[in-house]
Amino acid sequence: MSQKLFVSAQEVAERAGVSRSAVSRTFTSGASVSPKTRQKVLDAADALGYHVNHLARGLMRNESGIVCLIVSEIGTPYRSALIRALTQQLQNTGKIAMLINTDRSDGSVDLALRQAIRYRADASIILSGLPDKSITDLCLKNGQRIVLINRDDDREGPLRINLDDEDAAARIATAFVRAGCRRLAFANSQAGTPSLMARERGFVAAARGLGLEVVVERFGHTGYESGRAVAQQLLTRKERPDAIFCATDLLACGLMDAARHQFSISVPDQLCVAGFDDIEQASWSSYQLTTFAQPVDIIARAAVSWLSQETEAQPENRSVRLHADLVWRSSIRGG
Amino acid sequence: MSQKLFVSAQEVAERAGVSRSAVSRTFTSGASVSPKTRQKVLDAADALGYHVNHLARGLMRNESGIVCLIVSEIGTPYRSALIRALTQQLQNTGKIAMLINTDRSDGSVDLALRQAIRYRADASIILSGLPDKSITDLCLKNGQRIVLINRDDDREGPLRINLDDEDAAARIATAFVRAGCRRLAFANSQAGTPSLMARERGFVAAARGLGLEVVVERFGHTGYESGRAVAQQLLTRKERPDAIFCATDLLACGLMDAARHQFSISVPDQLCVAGFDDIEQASWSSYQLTTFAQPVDIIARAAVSWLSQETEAQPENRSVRLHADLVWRSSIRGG
DNA sequence: GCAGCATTTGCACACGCTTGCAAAAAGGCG
DNA sequence: CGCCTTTTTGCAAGCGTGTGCAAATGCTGC
Repeated sequence: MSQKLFVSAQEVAERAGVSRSAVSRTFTSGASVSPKTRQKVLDAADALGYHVNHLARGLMRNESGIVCLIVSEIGTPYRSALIRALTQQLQNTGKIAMLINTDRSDGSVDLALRQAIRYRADASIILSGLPDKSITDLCLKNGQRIVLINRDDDREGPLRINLDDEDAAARIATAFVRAGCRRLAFANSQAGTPSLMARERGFVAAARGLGLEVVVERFGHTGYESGRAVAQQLLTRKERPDAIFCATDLLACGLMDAARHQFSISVPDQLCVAGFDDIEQASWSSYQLTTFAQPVDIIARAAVSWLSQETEAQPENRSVRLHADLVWRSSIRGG
Repeated sequence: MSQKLFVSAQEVAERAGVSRSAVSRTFTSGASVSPKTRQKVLDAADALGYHVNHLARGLMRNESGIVCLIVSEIGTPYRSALIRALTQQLQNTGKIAMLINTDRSDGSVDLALRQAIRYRADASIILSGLPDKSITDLCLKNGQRIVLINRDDDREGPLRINLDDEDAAARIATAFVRAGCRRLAFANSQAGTPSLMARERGFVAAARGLGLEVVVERFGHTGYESGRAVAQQLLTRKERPDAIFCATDLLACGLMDAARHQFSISVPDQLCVAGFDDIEQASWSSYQLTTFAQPVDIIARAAVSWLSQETEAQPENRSVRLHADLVWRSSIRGG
């Protein structure tokens, strides 16, 4: 019934009394078209409600304008903040984001990348998991770019954006020690993501350098509930930690809540806590969490600006390492 | 350099020794293809890394498989939860989500819908703002479906999914009264979204029915900071409220934090608080917020299943009203 | 083996667009 | 006004698919 198709360039051309190429050129930046035909076309297009068919355009130009965001746990504060920044940046440069949800199952990311190929996405930005090499090679071979955010990996081709996780972890270790803490602990999830492991590694190493041994506890996924569970493990030890660095703000929130409400431990008087990500909740007055800020806007800008670069530019500069600023609040004594 | 195009059906056909239509039919469900040619095609496709070009397919079939999610403030807990549910559901039915960020500026949603038209999206799901009628008409005329979530509107055509906001507000009013509260207040934002206003209306009306007048305060956007600001207004009144219904969980969190940490008011002993949305943070032990659950999964299912329905089915059933369950926690006395 | 039928296959056109190429128009200049 | 240069315009080919149609193939039952 309403299957009367969208209005095409042909119809616009007829109404404007010009050729179909003229209307095409009107909507192609940098094409040669005289001001008055251009105006005629624009008028006709407006009257008819014409919009360039980007499917067809993508087919011809071999460039769809689509960028795939591949991400799991979309609902999580840090992830959604990053998605917001990325979609924003993409829109600013005339591109558009496709969002693909992955789960923890193996091959989930591969499936997502296949979808990206089907829609001939210009690029894929991967925030979760790590695809099989055969798939990324396929993407790259076909001119599709790949950006890996916070998934350290040494393969060539993709742009890799990472933070100085290890260094940040070292900084927080010294901050703990300076606050008078001696029994350090690290709360992690079992996810085993490269960046999470880097934080763990860096923290343990730095503590050891300061002459301290770190108790490491890992549990479940990177969420509030896991934070509570880890608190259960850490705060019932004979030698109770007096400082805990959590791999994630969500873990930290769960851990703080458990410490305060379940174990009646005062933060920061009896226990210092730090997190990572600087999610919005970290600044809420119930937490006032000292944490490291993920520079989401800078990350997004780096990713998107690389996508708009010419293919030939800087083939080497494929790895970006950004600095995570320490945001000092009151979950650590002193300061 | 890597501009060697993607592999096409033509190449697969040649390698498999069949016609191009055969490979097309192999990837078209319900097409007539003998098992053995099918297998030959699949083998060749796999070897070559062939993937159907969905741009071209969309062009032919006049059905892209793309669904646009148009949403502002993506990073917000409730929004991102809904996005998660929607993308999930869409993927389950073989569709894919495009995500478009809108801001508060007028015409932002219109621009997004134009983008949806350009990519010939099969449908648009609008979570924020309300587009101009001329645009939605254009979409509808071209067979693009529209779903409006929580933006009550009486125009015909789109599927409208709403909650029983007014009724929920009435229920919480009686809950407050039953808990012994008498000085009721409503904390809202200045956004003026239909559903927010419905909650306000319902609360005020129900309270009046119970013989109580409600103090209404509105501030800024629907976020944590606004909650703090509203607390400032409400908790410094001579007649301090003993129960506050917040239009949003984020408002409630901000308000509770301000009440406890800034005004040293105990919740729920001296002040009962309720929210709306049941975001994850509402269940955190620092808040334990009594609130109404947005049934995001049901909303998503309703939206997506309607999209997969035949055009002709139930032309009338274009409005879905869902029930918001009251999630009872400990920010209200008793229970 | 052959007529009759169902199934499979290939051809060719269509989808809406971009773009190289050559023709046409416009503009500059003496 | 005529010649030359620059800009504009239309034509037509092609991008990678789906699909109606007719020819070809396979199968069944005599």
